[in-house]
Amino acid sequence: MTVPTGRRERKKAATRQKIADAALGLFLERGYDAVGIREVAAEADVAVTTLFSHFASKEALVFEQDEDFEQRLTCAVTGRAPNEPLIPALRGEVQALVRHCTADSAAPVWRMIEASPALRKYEESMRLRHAETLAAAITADPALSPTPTAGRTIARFVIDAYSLAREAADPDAAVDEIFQMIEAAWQATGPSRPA
Amino acid sequence: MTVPTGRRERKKAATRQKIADAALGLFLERGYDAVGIREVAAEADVAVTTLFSHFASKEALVFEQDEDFEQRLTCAVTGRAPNEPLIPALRGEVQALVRHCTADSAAPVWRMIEASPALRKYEESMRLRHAETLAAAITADPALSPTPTAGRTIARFVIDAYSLAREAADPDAAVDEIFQMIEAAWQATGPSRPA
DNA sequence: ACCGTAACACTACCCGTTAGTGTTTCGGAA
DNA sequence: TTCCGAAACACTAACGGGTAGTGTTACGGT
Repeated sequence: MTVPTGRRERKKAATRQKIADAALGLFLERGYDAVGIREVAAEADVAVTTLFSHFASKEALVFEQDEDFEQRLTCAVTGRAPNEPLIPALRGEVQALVRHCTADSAAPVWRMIEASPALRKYEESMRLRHAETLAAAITADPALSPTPTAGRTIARFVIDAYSLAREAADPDAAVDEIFQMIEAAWQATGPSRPA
Repeated sequence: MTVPTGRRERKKAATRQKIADAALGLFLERGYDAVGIREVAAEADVAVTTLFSHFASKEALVFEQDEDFEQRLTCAVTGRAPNEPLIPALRGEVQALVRHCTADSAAPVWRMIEASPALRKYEESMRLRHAETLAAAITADPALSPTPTAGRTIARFVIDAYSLAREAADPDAAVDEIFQMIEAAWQATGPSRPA
């Protein structure tokens, strides 16, 4: 039961990558909705069932590496220095994530996402999941001890900030503006909160 | 080209209602996912294509009358008295909507919705649509003139309030708590705003 | 009395996704 | 070294949501 680092793992990862690459290539070239699963499987030279053993759905082919997202936000909460205030920490993390998504290199992918209702829906549910995870992290922090409702609310607001800023004309300015509102909302939940 | 109030209209509405009734009956009886479109069509004694000419999707069969939602929220913004502040008006409307959804009579339907991923996803997109409509109404109000980002943000927060309060243990208290946070966020966008 | 149109039906199909059933290939224990 | 279990992979067949294309009725307005 040692760490499994054999050839099989590498082969599996390679297959997964091959599928993801084939999918992204076809999607960007001809549009997400115009490419069928069977085509992607054929391009990657695997069976359809194999494709679905690596990815839970067609949409998941596009959001391949967005597991980080959840972790980065919760780490911004749980991994901050003692007495470091919550909101600025989240602000920094959201700022970084927004910049990452609005970089020129990511533009074609996001254009594709916004062009497909199915992908938009999928991303919406992802956001909600992230909000719930974040809410759990905030509620569990003994240095904050908000009411459950307040914790969940702040988590939603933070995810909203990410979503809105990404679409804004000036993402950086939008992050600033929205986080001023979030800061005020947070202060309203407990006036004697550490700044 | 007078107002069309003929027999055809009545027949169409009757067919639509018959489909919706058959669908809700089957869904509540056996579960949303366990009932196929073809069964609903058979129960309503119409063809599948007819069903889809009345409803855009299977999910739309459940959210039949939620066109009001959008209108009620925007009316709470556009139809308020001169100098009446924005946030309390929205608070009242959200309060009413939450009470409507958490009423005992609506419980089985909402239990069904929360039991089906497909329905939850659908409702999420509906909420986003509502947020965008509400944002447009807020941004267009000359008495408020917020920045576009602030308007969109407040709209999201209000929809979040509805969503979170509906799921909270004490919905009324949750509405109060969240709207205090929203009020603070709104004040932060323009300190000299009329209370 | 007639024409245009909208509701409705039917067939056949596409697409995402899954179940069921093997077959290969590798890691680790005997 | 040998063999076993597990996991990756393949293939067929199907299911359920949804649509295109092609009529056919039935009604409202002229």
